[in-house]
Amino acid sequence: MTTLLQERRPRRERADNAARRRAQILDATIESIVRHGLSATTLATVAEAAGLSQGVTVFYFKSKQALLAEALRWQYEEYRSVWRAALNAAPADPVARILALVRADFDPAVCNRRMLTLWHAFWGEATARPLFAEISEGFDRERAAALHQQCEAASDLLDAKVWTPEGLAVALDSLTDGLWIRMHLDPDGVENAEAMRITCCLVAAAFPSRAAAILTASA
Amino acid sequence: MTTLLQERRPRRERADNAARRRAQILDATIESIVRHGLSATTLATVAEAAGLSQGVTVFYFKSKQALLAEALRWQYEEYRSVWRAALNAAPADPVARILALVRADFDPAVCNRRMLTLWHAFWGEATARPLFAEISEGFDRERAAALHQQCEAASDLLDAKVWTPEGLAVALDSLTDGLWIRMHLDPDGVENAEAMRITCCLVAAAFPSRAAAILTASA
DNA sequence: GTCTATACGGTGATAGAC
DNA sequence: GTCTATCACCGTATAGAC
Repeated sequence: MTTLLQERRPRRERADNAARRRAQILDATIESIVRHGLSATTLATVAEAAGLSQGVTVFYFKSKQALLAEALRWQYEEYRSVWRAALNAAPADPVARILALVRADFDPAVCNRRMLTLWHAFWGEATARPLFAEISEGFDRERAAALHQQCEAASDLLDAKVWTPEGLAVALDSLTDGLWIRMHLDPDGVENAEAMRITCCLVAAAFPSRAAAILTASA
Repeated sequence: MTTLLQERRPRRERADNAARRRAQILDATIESIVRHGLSATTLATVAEAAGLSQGVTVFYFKSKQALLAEALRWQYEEYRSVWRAALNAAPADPVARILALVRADFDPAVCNRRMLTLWHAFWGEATARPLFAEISEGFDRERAAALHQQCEAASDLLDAKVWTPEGLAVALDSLTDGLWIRMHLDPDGVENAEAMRITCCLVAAAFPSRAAAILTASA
């Protein structure tokens, strides 16, 4: 009887429902990791956060490991959409694009307690769970390539005595990650705007002819 | 009878034995975290790595939580002894001292797979376990203060259009942490020497009058 | 001090009702 | 699809022998 009703519902609607449920459960997973940590996150804590039963989370994700991997991908996709949008919205000037990527990294949509906690939770288990490392590496590489491309495009403005385009790209990527660690371990230590300002100092140092404009824009 | 024998042994020897056992167990704890991750590390995996029984690890550390906290402190103390030694061995010149601190961060004694894995394992659980956050914050603050002090001492050499001493100190600390993340997530991506070289680019950019010397020393 | 044995609760995953 | 009930297992911590 119920089966018949479901068959009669349009396929689209069923798919949407499934997508909504998956999103709801992934959200609850993230919520649980933030609250209890990755090691104390269980199917029970996820189900509770979702307001659903334990059985249904397994129904949609098959195993806990798969659920966690999907949550990581989900978070990376959100991050990716932010930096891609920033890149597309920026002017064609490569230095402006570099600044746009930097700004995106400290956008409260991406750089907040919830996300910082989640990144570090997964990164902390990356060695022990190759699947996590694999997911991270793929997304990280993509973002690093985008930044590297802009650094190459701006290489004529670079202080060549000190920097290479690759070196600057790695330094910028690492500096923002390092500031994320700081903000994660001591949330009251560095504000988003302050982190942004510090990163801009590096950009200004690398592009001396643009230093003044970069620094006033970030202040 | 055995009690009598123990009473007769000098107190020093008993204390030494206890210290050795504790070290042995802490070492095994770290070994287990590196192998299996923090969330899969149990009293059983620690006991197995130590070649001891599960009961004895509880005997020395009372609880699993206390054991993990001690392991974290143990690692931080090792790190601290390395950077303090580097600082003491460096010449009085503040730029040389900054470089010494940077070099210490990429010393294979400190920056290797084992340690990187361990740092990130604990940092990943820091939000959920305030004790871990507290331990990290204390040691991190100490190290940050040492670096900041040298940046202040070198402030007359600083490119003041771009940097403040505080800003540079945070940037340097964050950059090295960020390079640690990179090396952790993709161990084949950046070598220790390469990470050192990149960090030196930042130091060189901040102290223009010393740039040439800094860069040739790091190459 | 070190071991083995065990109590007790929680965990991931499955089965089957609705 | 979603739930509840259940299983076999594993986790921490304790007790008590030696």
